[in-house]
Amino acid sequence: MLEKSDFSIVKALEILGKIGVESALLVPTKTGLEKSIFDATDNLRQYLSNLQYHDFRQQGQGQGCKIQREAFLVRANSLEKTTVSMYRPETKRGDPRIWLGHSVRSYAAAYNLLAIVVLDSVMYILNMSDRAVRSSFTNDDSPFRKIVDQYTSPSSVARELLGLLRGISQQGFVKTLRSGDTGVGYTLETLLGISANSRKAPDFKGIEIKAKRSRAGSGVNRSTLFSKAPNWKLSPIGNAKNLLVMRGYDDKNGRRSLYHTLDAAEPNSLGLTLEIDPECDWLKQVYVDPSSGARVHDVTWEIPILKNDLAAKHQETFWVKAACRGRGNMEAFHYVEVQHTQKAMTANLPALIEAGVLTVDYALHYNGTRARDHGYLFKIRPDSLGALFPPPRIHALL
DNA sequence: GGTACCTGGAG
DNA sequence: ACTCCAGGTAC
Repeated sequence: MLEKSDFSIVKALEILGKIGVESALLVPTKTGLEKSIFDATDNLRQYLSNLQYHDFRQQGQGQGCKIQREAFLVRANSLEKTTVSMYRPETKRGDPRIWLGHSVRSYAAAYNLLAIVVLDSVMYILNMSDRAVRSSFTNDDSPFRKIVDQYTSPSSVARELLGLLRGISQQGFVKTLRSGDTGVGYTLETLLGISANSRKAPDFKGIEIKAKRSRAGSGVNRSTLFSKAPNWKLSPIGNAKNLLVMRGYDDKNGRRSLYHTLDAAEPNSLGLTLEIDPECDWLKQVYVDPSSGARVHDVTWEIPILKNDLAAKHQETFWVKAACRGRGNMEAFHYVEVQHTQKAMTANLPALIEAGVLTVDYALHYNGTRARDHGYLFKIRPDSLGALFPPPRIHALL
């Protein structure tokens, strides 16, 4: 259906992306528009169910099960009330339908591109083919932008944290409180009064903090989003020790190790790669035998659980950049800038794994008699944050 | 006391 | 860009 759109899909997504809004797209046909009734496409159904707005799978067939809700048609200078209803007819196998209200007929023409946007459990219908509507998105005072901005603007907690960070930044370079890689994060959290912990929850009153050294010229390392052990019960290889024995290597000190990045694009030098299983909604690590090409399923993560953990940890995140100098326990940091992101777009997670943008690091070694791990690290390159988060706000700390 | 998370890297 | 890696804690 979307191919009949009279406005570019990509442009529409870009325009909405700039104001940090996700959507589902709909292109009404002439007959659809006459009745204001549309098939709820897979895309729309998933969007509504991910946002817990409506789940057609839980809905029975017939008028008795119909759900009606107030919604808004977005015009350049106003929001026009309408009523939407979601239902499944008795006939045609109950294919999910959405009715956008009579007034949509005076709002859009056939083959216009409609974006359905849900914010705070309220649906907004945007005619992306309407130039006046599109240009209103760049106007801070337009009714729709006011709602979006309210939804994405810095919370009072964010302003509080920003204030504390500015205070720390004014101290200039501060000596690290712990030598080594993790010093930059540990030092910042200690200055903020957060003690080292292994809690999954975000660091500062719901805001996750990630600190990173900013180095000119050196390669940019991926940032860890979160860590999640596989579901070993669903993993043919059974446990971490077997994984280490079967797929690991002896490092230069003779220690059994498995430190490696996995992606879905192609197997790494150990033959390990990622694969999405859409049937089960699993992320699988498979081993590709270099001689036979056979694919062996080793390890399983359940994608709904990954999405859930990602959402829980990255409601709101401060990515803090630090200038750095010195080495070891004489290293010092100057925290200079924050990139501030809002809710991770968790629906993108499987696609980004398949695209090779999201990767997993194994970080295990054998420690005497047991497998010791630094986590199963889900990472993203900092320059790909835009694929997972709405556009960040940049805050200078100086 | 092992597992599963946290905090992050270099060549 | 890929291979390979680090010091910590809660339960």
